[in-house]
Amino acid sequence: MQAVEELGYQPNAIARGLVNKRTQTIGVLFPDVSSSFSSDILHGIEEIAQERGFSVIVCNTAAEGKRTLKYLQVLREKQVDGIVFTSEVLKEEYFQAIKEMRVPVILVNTMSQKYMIPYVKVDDRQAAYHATDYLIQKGHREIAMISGSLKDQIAGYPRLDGYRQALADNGIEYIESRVAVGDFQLESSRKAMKKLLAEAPPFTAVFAASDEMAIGAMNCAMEQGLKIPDDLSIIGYDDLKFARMVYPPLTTIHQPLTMMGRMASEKLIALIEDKVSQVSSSIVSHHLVERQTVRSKP
Amino acid sequence: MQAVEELGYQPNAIARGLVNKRTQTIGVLFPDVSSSFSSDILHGIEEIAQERGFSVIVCNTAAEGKRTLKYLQVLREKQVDGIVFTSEVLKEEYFQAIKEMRVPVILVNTMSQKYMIPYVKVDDRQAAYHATDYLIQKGHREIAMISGSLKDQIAGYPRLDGYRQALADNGIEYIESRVAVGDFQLESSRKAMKKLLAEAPPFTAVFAASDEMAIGAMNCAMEQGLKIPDDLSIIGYDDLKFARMVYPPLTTIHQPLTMMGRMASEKLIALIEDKVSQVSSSIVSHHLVERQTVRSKP
DNA sequence: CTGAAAGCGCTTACAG
DNA sequence: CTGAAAGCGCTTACAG
Repeated sequence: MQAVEELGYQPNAIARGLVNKRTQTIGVLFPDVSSSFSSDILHGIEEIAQERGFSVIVCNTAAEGKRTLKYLQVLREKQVDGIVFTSEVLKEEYFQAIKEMRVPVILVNTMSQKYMIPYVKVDDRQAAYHATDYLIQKGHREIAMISGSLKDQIAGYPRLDGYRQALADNGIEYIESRVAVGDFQLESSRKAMKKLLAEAPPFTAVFAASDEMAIGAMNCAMEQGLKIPDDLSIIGYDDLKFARMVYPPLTTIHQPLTMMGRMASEKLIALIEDKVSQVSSSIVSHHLVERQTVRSKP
Repeated sequence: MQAVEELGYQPNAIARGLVNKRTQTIGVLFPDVSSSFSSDILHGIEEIAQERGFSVIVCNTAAEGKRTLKYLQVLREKQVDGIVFTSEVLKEEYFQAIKEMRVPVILVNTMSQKYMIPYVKVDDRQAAYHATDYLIQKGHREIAMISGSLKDQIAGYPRLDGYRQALADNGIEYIESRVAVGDFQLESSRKAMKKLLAEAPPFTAVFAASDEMAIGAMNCAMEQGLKIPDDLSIIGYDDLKFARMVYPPLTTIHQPLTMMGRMASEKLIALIEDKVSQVSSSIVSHHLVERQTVRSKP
């Protein structure tokens, strides 16, 4: 200890990693690190990782996972101990690459029917049901929806399905022209909303499959002189930080993203440290946050 | 090559790192990774890093840099090749720790008078001047400000100073009671705005030192029945993604955060790769984005 | 219990 | 030009 002091010895984790075959590092893949969505998850992952003595390497795979495979290779060479894969479908080739690496993986906000990989997500269908049902309980019966792409098996189709189911269970007819499709982003929903306002049968409420789309719809409605929630009620999905910053504050489905990040990190590290040989998936519970964009219809 | 194929050889970057004394990894410190602010910078850093064959380890130092020193130690042990330090004052002890590591550092959104360390930031004083001057050019003369803490030498005091200078240069008296102090976050500015509305001499415009505070002020004003921009003009600072999502869309000072991240990454890697022995600081130019929260006063 | 040796998977300098 | 050896900084198994 005295020698350590005198010589200013500093441990070298790289050398240690080489012999232990453990780098105390995990890799996290995001389609878009800069989205509010991703950064909340990252926050949770990072928090637990650092508590447990792990570092996290972030990878931005960009649209359509263009760089996913390349990143997987980098993570392999860097000998990461585990991987968190978020918000993208796990393609066959990704799965193969990860399998060859022989390190544990956790999925966040996505899942795979085909491969048995533990995931952490909310039940999108149920959450969408919940949102729609809430509007119905508030007295709305003409409810439009702005959905994500129906080809999206995670956040697209299931949410539409939840909406449809809620209508059905309440004896309300599903009218296809009351559904417009966007891409979860702001601009797409302004267009979608414009279209709904012009072409769909009249409606008193809209459920948007993301907060960003809810806000786009809201802005579009306001520009056309509609008052929220007096003339039109809107509910979103995500509860990103800005949902309570807009005016009026957005009523929405809260996804506990930071907590989901934490859970994913916990599971992954348990697997890495061999505390367990298997880990279960978690369906975390969403909840509805009532703010000021939905009004009761008399 | 045939053998590589047959045996399924995979290179081990850890072993390589041990002998080369280069890990092709950089560490990035943020006070809050999950803020929209940080994640834009991270996006830029990551983009260039991956292009140049570097990985990035993210570190969330939490409020008041509680974990900064601990992280610096981790990065040292992991033998990162360089560090990007963002949005926090570089304390003496941080500087010493980094100096001992003998790796290059780049500062983003902060700087140090004391130590000669290259930084990338906008000129806060000038940008604040610009925002204030813009309001004046639009015919406003009674202009309030919601500032950050005056003890903040980066984003607090200099912005207030820019505001004050712009008033002075236009022959407008500076009235201290027209300045309220917040902490750059939403809630603080609602309070600040309430106070201004109740106690300050009447004003027709307000300059907020962050978008979040601008939006808090906007919401507060709207709740009190004021119309934006008809009754009150507001200009923000940052141009975060949600600035154009609120209604009406916020006029604000744009900081090119992603680009700043890219520049920091470029500079750091140039230093790491010994292309250069020194690198200059960059004052990047902000610009004013006109949206719909400021109106011309006749 | 202490201390020297072997080995993790590479790269580089050097001998042949 | 090719190929074996040394060494990066650790940890672990083993000899003393």
